[in-house]
Amino acid sequence: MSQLLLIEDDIELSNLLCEYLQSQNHTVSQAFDGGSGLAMAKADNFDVILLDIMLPKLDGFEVLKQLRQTHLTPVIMLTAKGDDFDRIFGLELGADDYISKPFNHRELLARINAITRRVEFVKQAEIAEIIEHNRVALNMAARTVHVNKAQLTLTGTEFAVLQLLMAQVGKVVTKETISQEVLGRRLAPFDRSIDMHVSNLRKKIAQYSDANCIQTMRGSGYVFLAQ
Amino acid sequence: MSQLLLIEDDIELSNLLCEYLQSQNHTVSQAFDGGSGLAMAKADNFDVILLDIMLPKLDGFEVLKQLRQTHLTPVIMLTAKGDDFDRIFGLELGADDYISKPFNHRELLARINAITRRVEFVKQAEIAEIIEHNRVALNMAARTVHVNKAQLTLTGTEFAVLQLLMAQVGKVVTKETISQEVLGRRLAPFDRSIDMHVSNLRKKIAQYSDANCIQTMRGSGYVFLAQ
DNA sequence: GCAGAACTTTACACACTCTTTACGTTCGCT
DNA sequence: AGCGAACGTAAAGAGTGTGTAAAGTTCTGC
Repeated sequence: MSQLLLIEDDIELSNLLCEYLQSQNHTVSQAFDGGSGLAMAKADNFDVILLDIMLPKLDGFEVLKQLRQTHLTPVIMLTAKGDDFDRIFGLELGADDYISKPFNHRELLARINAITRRVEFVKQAEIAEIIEHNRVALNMAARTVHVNKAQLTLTGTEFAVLQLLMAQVGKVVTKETISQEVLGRRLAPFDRSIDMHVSNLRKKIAQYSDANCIQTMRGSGYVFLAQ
Repeated sequence: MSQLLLIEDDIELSNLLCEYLQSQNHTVSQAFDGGSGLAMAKADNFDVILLDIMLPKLDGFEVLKQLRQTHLTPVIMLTAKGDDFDRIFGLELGADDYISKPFNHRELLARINAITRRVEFVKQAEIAEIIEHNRVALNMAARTVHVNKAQLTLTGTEFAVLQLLMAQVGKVVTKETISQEVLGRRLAPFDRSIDMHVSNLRKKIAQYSDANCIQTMRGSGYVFLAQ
């Protein structure tokens, strides 16, 4: 659920890591050198930055140093060797954590979560808490959905799909988008998962409402109708 | 901006794409078969390779497989509708992205930029959310079209044709262009599909408007008239 | 390690969409 | 005016996307 920036010059490793993190519901942007990584880090507001030390031209330390002049975005350093020099130097420059290669994916994930958790409390209060359209009320914080004041029992994926559609109320959301945002993967041909989740959602909503609030746009995607 | 290699056997299609990408400040090299494409890919250091799957002799999959033995150059596969997608997903040959026809040029550009990580200064979605000319209002996000405030029910293809014509309002759009952008294929001789879609569009618009907003330019194409 | 929940895949019916065919009309050219 | 090429469109059937039940697989909590 976090916006991550992965700065790593090894494209294959980067893609692998990226895939894994996306499968864990994180959104990952990739940079393959220090310069563009720094630019992206400054341009967007990432939740956590994963920063490799060994980078061509601008190395990880330099990126961190320059970033810290203006930004406080949490940074996890990825070090090729686990020696103390890397660690201390990095932490002094303002890294929030470090992890040395080879590391396993779960460990990295745990560290990302550890960092984001402490920020999350503050964030959740700020984001819109309740979206309501067409007699369907979705409460982000409580993860509940009420239709005409009756509470639905949704699975996590169903909730995420509904949230995505309702956040884009009136706009068509493609299955490709839903798949990427909710399931964290590209929509494969003949993949009917999204259809099923939408079908189940409709069924549950229909128990308490006559309005056909999730409309199909054949060949394009789905829309949640306002009003 | 980027050094691109386009491996595509349809010479006319290749030239069209090439022209477009060059107009967007990319440098494009062309290969018209798998063998020479592979050789060029290995010889030069391209930023991104655009690789068609359907190629004579050495097909796209084979090119990618051989390229990946030595190179990590990012590859975007261009897939046609009838292509065997399973191989992309199953064999994990190492494509970085794929785009399935029909794709429009802007979408391809966005994917190239996504891979090269260069920030798009103008977000395409924001360029025009709503186009309105001649009492016809087309809403991109909602995929709706209103004529004199009455909503039309259009098919996906009809919407795409109208969108293309209205985006180029006042300019002639050739059937060849429409076919490529909307249907994702070359315009075959005696192919009357585009005519039919335009015919149906006119019929639907005429329900709510007297203006003959889609004009035929005999021998050239169609124009959407401003005002 | 098991049971139940959640998610995905499969399968088939159905409705909508697209393309092709066929024929009539219009247009531009000589 | 006459001709041929390009265009307009009705109709049919070929093709494609979607809805959903049911079966299969993976995940999760105890």
